[in-house]
Amino acid sequence: MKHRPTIRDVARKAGLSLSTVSLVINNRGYVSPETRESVLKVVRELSYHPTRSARGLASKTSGNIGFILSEEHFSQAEPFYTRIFLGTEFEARIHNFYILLTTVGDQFDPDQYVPRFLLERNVDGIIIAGKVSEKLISYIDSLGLPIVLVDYEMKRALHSAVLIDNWRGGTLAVEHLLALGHRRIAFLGGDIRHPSLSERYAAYKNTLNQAGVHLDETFEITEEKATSVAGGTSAAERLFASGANPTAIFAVNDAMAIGCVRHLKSRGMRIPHDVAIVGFDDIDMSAHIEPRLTTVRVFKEEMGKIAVQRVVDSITAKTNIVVTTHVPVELIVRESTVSAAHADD
Amino acid sequence: MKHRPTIRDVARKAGLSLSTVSLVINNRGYVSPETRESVLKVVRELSYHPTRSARGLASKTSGNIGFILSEEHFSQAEPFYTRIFLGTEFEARIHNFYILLTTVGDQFDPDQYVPRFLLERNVDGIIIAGKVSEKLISYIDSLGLPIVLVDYEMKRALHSAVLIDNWRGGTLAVEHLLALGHRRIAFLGGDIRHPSLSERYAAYKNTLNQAGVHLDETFEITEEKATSVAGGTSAAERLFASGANPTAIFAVNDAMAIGCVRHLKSRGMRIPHDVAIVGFDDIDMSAHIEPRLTTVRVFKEEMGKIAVQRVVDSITAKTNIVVTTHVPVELIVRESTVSAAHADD
DNA sequence: ACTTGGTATCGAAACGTTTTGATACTACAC
DNA sequence: GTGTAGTATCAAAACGTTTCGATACCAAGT
Repeated sequence: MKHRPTIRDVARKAGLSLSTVSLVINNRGYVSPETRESVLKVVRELSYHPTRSARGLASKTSGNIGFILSEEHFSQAEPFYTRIFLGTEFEARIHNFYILLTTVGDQFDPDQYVPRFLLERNVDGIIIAGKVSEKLISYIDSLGLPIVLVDYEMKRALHSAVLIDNWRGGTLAVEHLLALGHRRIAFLGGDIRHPSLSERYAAYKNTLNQAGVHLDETFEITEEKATSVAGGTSAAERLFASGANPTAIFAVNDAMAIGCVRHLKSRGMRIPHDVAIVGFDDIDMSAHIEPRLTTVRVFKEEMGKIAVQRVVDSITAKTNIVVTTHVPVELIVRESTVSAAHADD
Repeated sequence: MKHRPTIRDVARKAGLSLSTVSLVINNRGYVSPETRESVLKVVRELSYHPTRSARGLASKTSGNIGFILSEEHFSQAEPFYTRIFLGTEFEARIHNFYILLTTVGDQFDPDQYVPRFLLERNVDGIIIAGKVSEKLISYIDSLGLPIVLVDYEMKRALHSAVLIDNWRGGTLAVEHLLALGHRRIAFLGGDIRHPSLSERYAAYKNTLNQAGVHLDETFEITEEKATSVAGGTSAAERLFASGANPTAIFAVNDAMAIGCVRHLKSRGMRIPHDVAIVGFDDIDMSAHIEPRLTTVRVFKEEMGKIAVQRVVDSITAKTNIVVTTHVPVELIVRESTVSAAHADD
């Protein structure tokens, strides 16, 4: 447990001042090439590395990025946000940052609970995934920390955001069903207050309208409490209980689509023969269920990556330019809309 | 952006010294109840919170735990280790630690690359998931940091470890197949150098032996390069290409089992009618494929949780007692061994 | 000759805590 | 009344960096 070298040791051995060594290490200010080289040489010889805490104290930076996720999304270990999170981990390492994860409840009260990394001044910027209290966002603003929103958007765009192209995704999904000849297309949705979900819903209605297809309200389930597998099952139940007889279903996300599939199978309905289904998100599971699910692929890791790039930009550049990125989506056609073995028919 | 209060402000307002305030905050040393109360009152009034960097510098602690994962496991976003990681995140928050994630390559050379959080003295303890270079482990030891291994074990148990009860899991799986009347039971395995996998293999052989079932070498695939879905497909191909005709297969993990299922289905074989399959791990996907996979459930989040508890113990207690925990497993019987609709037969 | 501005280096202060050692009081046993 | 052990508080040092301002040199522009 030998004493590890400090910047002081480096300075002494190089015959220079602390300040000069610091300048070299941080690649800042004026240093002659020869001096720089000799410092670096000593650094190598001693295998010196600056300590994060000391650096943090002096420079008021932490080298960390905070990732905030709503409690429900985290505890369910939601495959969707989990992927985004892993994407940030990946990209963060490239930029020499670490990600600190925390969760927050639905409503935020600064007198009650504040993420610890904010109190301890232990992050340089914040990534928020999904929907959280607006109070929380303005609280963080008041700390002067840069924020990047992922899969969430506020009325007035004051923050950089990384968004899914939900409109295009919804349109692609419904157009796909229309192209297959479907006209009685149902929508299975949940909490429409979440911007992503309401956009998908809007795209659904718009696409049908454009195609001149009559909109039937009994075909729309928009108030299911949870957009989960269980929610999908219960929404499907309600849909058919209402007497609707769609030939195709657009589910607001894959979790609901999978729940829906399960319900249809339990009723003995064949997919896609009796009812075709399209989901949204392309979570891992979707390619593995039977039938494999047609869906709109969202590049989740990519979203995390972009979010980190944005927040790092804001941290380093100090300039607060707001960038909204719409990450493109892709329709993945699988067996839940187009039968693999056409022999079925 | 008003100046946030420091411990100095608290001391001044409370009419006490820095040291006393520090003692109160850290709940240490002798402080009279009245003094403690008056300090806490001021802390509340100013809503003071100590800064992580300053605290870290003075106390040589970071409040972080390092999580090390091999590169391949991370980049594949392996659902197995990902779950363990999420388990640590969950538990870490309870103990007021943050998790810093990093990955390492297969071979470790301290002159080449060392995880940044080690160089920067930015972690108080380390959790290592899966198999990594032993050189890395001894390097970390030389830094005096406590280590907890998860799903990995070294010959001489010098570190606390959180392990799967692979022996019992493998035994349960094979006994299940025997109880169903199977005698020609194949094993699909990969890199047997990983302790977890070799234990499962050993349990397989032992259980068959105990049951007096002849071991047929052509029934054993133990050298598949990757224990992934693709590896499972290719292992299954090789198994049947060799002319083996098992009625049941025990795959070393769910990923391989799923790959195997895929291959069997492409050959037109019915599961479990023609061949029954058991996996290991119970990853999310397993309950959703067709047929739903019988498997040995591993409590992945739980393993992460325990790992954090162990490492926090070592960090706070300073005592280096080695604890090896075998997390129990559970056989989950699903359709890949027992037909749901018995009408099939 | 006198500014000006860029280059190079340094000393000292600052960052906000924890920790160490000293001091002083009280209570109790002898 | 002296010694001992526990209780309570404090002043100062230490932790390892970055940053600020000062100094000094040199070359070029007037």
